[in-house]
Parts: sequence; structure tokens; C-alpha cells
Amino acid sequence: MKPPCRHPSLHTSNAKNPPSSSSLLDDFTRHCYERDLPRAMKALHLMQRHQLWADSITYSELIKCCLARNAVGEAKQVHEHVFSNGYEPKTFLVNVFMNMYVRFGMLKVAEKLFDQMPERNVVSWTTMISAYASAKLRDKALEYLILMLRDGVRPNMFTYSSVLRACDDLWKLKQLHCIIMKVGLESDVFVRSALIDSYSKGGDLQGALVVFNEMVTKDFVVWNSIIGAFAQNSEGDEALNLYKNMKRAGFFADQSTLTSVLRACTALALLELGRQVHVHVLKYDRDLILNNALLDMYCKCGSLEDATLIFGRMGERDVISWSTMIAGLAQNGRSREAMDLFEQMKLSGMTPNYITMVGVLFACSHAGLVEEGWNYFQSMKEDFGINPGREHYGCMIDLLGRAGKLDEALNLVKEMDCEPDAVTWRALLGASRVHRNVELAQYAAEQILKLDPQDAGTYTLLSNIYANNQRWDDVREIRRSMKVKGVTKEPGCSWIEVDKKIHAFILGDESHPQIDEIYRHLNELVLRLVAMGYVPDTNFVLQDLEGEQREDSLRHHSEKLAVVYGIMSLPREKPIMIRKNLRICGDCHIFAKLVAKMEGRRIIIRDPIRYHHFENGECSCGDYW
DNA sequence: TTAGGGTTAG
Repeated sequence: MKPPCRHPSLHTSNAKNPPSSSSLLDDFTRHCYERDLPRAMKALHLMQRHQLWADSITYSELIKCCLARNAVGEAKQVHEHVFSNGYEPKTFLVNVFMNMYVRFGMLKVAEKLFDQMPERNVVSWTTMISAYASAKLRDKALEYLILMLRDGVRPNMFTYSSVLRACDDLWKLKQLHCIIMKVGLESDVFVRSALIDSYSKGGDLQGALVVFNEMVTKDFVVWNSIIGAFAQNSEGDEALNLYKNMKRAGFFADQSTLTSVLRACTALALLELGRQVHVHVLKYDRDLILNNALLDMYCKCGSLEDATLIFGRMGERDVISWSTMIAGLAQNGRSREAMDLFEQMKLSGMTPNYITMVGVLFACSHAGLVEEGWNYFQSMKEDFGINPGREHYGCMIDLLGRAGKLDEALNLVKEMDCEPDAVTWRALLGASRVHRNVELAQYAAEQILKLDPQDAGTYTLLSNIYANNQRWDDVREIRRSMKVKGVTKEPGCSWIEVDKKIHAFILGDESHPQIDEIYRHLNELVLRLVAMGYVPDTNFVLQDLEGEQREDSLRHHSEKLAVVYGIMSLPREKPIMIRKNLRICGDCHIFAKLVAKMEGRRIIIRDPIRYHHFENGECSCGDYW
């Protein structure tokens, strides 16, 4: 935009030739449009002295300039000038100031302006609603929508897309959606993407998809919304499908798309696809969020080498970068390095947050460092003001449990500030299993089943504990109880990426095109392992079958099939990376250790909780999981 | 003058 007209500038005037009112205002206008903040401010002070005011549009240009330069002090001076000596700015200009204060994070000042406004239009209301939505003051945002309607002001698409961000409750969201349809604003792309996002945040992916599919003209943000929706709700497959469709529709991936795609790769443990995405990330190498997602992808896909490289090269790191790397090292069994990195983080001046401490305690738990764990746990609040939450207690229970201090672990559960949940009790159940404390296991399992009566994993774990202790009657009782309650054990499933394709193996499913070859290979492998002294550990079979039949059931666990397929299909130098839906059983754990040694391969199995790096007959988990 | 999409644990 060009200034309306030009006059000699202020700095050419002197005492003998004082500037005229019009030239003063013109100069001010010019400096504002030229975004020359120092000269505009100088002119403003002269105007103040001469009791002159410019037009609203010019002030709004100056405010834009203050916002761009984060010049809060100057912005306040403009505010004082505009509101001085009884001058009453128009609604338009007050809106501009309100928006300015919101952007500067000064919500209270914006509120005060809003309250004192003689007249409020749709922009005034929307500015406040948007501010409350951003500040997560959701009730306030919704309350203002009602107040606005009561005031007789009609909300527009800006208002609805703002208020939607404040709606995290599906019931309220659906009501709002109805109103939006009724007033005919559903076709607006901003409203649509806000709707998609709200449905996604409420966990209703189908709702999000319906809104998406109804759109005739989709823009790239809407594509990003729907891809993000699926990626964030652990539906990586569908997120990647949508990404393919987005490209087919002629759209290019930007930072947001790539972040979601990386998240999908991370969830599915697709290292090779993740690497391909990495190539596209290179052009946005200064994007912190994207780099953090990349870092996480490498950590969770088992490539700590790549993660370390990325972390080292990052020009900017925030608390998420540090936390991701610390947790990544810890989850992959490199506890000492995780703790060293935490020390480095503190030295760098970065303050850890709640999640950082989960990673640190997880590292201690993994390495069995009881004393260090207690120290970190107790100093969290003191040093960083972080109150320990369930996740931190969970790590400590794990840590104490691993060290065989089951009584201390139980005491800690009782001392928790927050109510223990199923995850807490599961940590205790896991520890009881390792240390074969049947009574405590039974107690922990009861607590879990009170909170989550359909939890098949707990029945299985308890059944395994009974099986370990040859309590076959109890094993049978569990099976009966599961049948009565209609609890079905989710079949074990393992996935492996070969040639950029995902191959799934499910216990008992023989649909893989090479299944005969895989079984043949597996049988040969087992024979060679048996010759080396491998005895299948039949304690991990849920069914109380006998003899050879029990071994067969174990032999076909999905991760074994995936390991064999990996050996058959992947070059020797590539690690065999497998993702599992259930926790790995003891027999598969021994099997993977021995195969890694015998075949000279690196095998990584990621279960829902832990990562197992098998190399040279050892596992990074230290045989505790 | 007001609006939409992306990252760490569990």
C-alpha cells in the first residue's frame, strides 16, 4: 500500500519553519506506510504535542509495524496517544488494539479494552473468542459466543473457526456443527479445517473424515488437517494413504504435512519410508518442529545413529528436542548416555519439563540405577518445580521392581499423590512376574481388572505367572473367567518393512505369499538352535497344552515369523526392525538373542512399551521387561 | 481489524 500523498519530511523542518498540521500528518502517514518505526514514533510525539490525530487506517499500519518488530513499548505509546485527551477511536481501531494486545500475550489489557468499548462488532467479539481459544480458556470462548448472540451480533466464519478451537467435547462440537450448517457456513475452508481438527481432537476420526469427504474444493491446509488427524490418532496407515491421495490431487507436502507423515512412519516403525521423507525435510532444515519429528522417527525406528547425527546438527533445540533424544536413548537401552545428555541439557541452560523427567527416570529404571532414580525423583519438584505424576511413579515402581524391592514399590503405589491407574498397577504386575511373586501379582492384577475389566493382557500375564508356577488349575480358571466375561486375547501381530512394503504376520494366519518358505526356514533355524542348546520356554503359552503341541504354538509366534522373513529378505548389513502389538514373550526373547548371535544380525523388536535391540546374543533391555 | 494444519511420555 502506498501513502496517500507526499510532503517534505519532518526532519527538514526547523524552529523558524514549524511543520504545518497537514505536513505533520502526511509525514506520519508516510513513515507508517514505509514501516519506519523510529520516524513514525517521532512524528507521533509531535502530533501529540500539537493535539493532532491521524486516521484509523494509518494507526493500524503503525500497529502492524510494532507487531512485526515486537515493539511493545512503542505500541503502548501509540495506545496512549490514540486514547488521549478524550479522543474516541472508532470500533475498528479499538479492535486493532485489542488484537495487538492479544498477540503480545497481554490478554488482560485486551479484555479491559473490550469491556470499555461503547460498541462491539463481530470483529471485537471474534478477537476475544479467538484469544480465549488460544489461551485454552475454552469455557470463556464458548460463553462469549453466547453473549455475542445475546448482544444481537451475528457470528461469521471467522467466529466459528475460532470457537471450534475451543471445543474439545464431542457433544458440544456436534451442537456447534449443527448451528454452522444451519447458518450455511459449513462450506468455508477455514471452518471445515477447524471442524476436522476438532473432531480429530475429540477422537472421532469418522466425523473428521465425513467433513473432509464432503468438501468439493480442498486446499492444502485441509489435506494437512486430515492427515494430521489420522497421524495423531495412531492411524498411521490411513495417514499415509491420505498423503498419497494428497499428492495425487496435485498438492505438495509442506512442513506440516511432512511432520504428520513422519509421525505416521514413527508409529508404524517404517524406517525406510522415514528416510525417504527425510530427503524432503532437507529443504526445511531450520524448522524446529519438523526436526523434532525427524529425531523422534529415528529414535523410535531404532536408528540411534541417525538420531544422534540429527540432534548434533540441529541449529536450534528446544525442550522437546532434548526430551525426545533423552527418551530415545533410554528406550533403546542406552541409559547412561541418556543420563549424560540430561546433564548436558541442564548445563546448556534448558529447563526440563514433565516429559523430560519421564525419560530420565525411564533411563534409571532401565539401567537399574535405584539411587540415581530416587535422587532425580525427589529433586524434580525442588529443582524444577515439577510435581511427580503417574508416569514418574510408574518409572519408579518399575525401577524398584526390577531391583527386586517389591515391598518398596508397593509402598510407593500407596503413597502416590494421584490415584494409581491401570498403567501403575501393570508396572507392579510386571515386576511381580519377573520376581515370581504370585501373591503380589494376583493383587496387582485384581486392581487392574477393577479399572479395566476387559484387559486381555493382564489375564495373559497372570496366566503366565501361574503357568510359571505350574498352577494349572488357576490357569484354567483364568481362561474360564475370560470366556465368561467375553474377553478375547488380541492375536499377536508383528510388522516388518521390506522393500518399502509392510509385511504383517499374525499368529495362525498363513496368508503371506511366502509362508511355506518362511516356515521351512524357521524349522531349520530352530533345529540349528536346538543343536546349540536352545530349549523352547513353554511357560509362555497361555493354553495348558502338553509337549510338542505347546512348542508348536510358541514356534509360530508372529515375531518369530517376522524375524525369519527379515533374515530371508533383508541384506545382512541392515538391522531387522520389527514392530509388535503385544509384549514380547520370554521364548521369543531367547530366540531373538540366539538368532542374532548365530546369524550375526542386528534384530530390533519394538513392543508397545519397550525396545529390544538384540546383538551378539544380548538384549539391550537387560532381560527385564 | 477477526479464523484453519505439524513435535516429546503414557
